[in-house]
Amino acid sequence: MPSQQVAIDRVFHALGDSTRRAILQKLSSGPVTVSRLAKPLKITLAAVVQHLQVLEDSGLVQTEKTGRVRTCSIEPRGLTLAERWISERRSLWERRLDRLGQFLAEEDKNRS
Amino acid sequence: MPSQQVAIDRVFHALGDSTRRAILQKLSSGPVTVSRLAKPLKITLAAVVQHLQVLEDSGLVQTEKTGRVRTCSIEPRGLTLAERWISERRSLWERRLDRLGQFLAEEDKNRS
DNA sequence: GGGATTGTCAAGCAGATACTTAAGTATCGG
DNA sequence: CCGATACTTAAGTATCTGCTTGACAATCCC
Repeated sequence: MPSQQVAIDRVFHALGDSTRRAILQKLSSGPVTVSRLAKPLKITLAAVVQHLQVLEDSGLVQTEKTGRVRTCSIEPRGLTLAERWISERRSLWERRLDRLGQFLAEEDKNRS
Repeated sequence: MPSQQVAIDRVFHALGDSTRRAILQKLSSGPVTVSRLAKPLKITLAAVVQHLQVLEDSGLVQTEKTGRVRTCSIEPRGLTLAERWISERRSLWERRLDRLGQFLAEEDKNRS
């Protein structure tokens, strides 16, 4: 069981590549096979498979093979992890700004 | 003016490194100078400055130099960009699942 | 069976990336 | 003015990444 930290690391690393984000983009409107995924991209099928490996390891994509065809779909778990990390940092930051704003308002009131 | 695509690319690339995320983590509880930022990290100050350059170029961090001290703080613009990208893909995906669920429910009803 | 389709695996390589070291600049405090 | 502080910049390097090629399954369908 990978620690939360490692999982976050994997997810953001995976999202760091634009080709992988393009794959997620495509998958967000429904499951697609590997070869159909590769069609619009200007890279080899082998390269696409390597990206898919990264995406799967990071919990962003789930794949299932039936017969000789592998079908890929989005796994929301990974996206949720990333989304939560961002929103946590953001809310921390915003809460701080709130406190600062309150403090300044207090100051202002006391000055009158 | 960088296209939205380039901006997204920069943000996710910046978030892809764990040291840079650690910097954001630290900054989320308030502005910090460069050298204080470098203290807990096990890398050179020069390396930290390089990371800060990336973070600033991607709109995740804002810095200001007064005297010889550079103070860094979070710039929410970058985080918002990333957050929105993720939530857009997620909502696309979830809407699709909703339609699928509705379809299956219809099927089930008609089968009786 | 046999040819076509769909994917997998393993090297290998060019360029990107994170880091270090070393030398330099600017500012502060006494 | 001078030493200490706080960066800044440039160059070099070792490792990582994304990609290709080429050989190899496994499955489908005629």
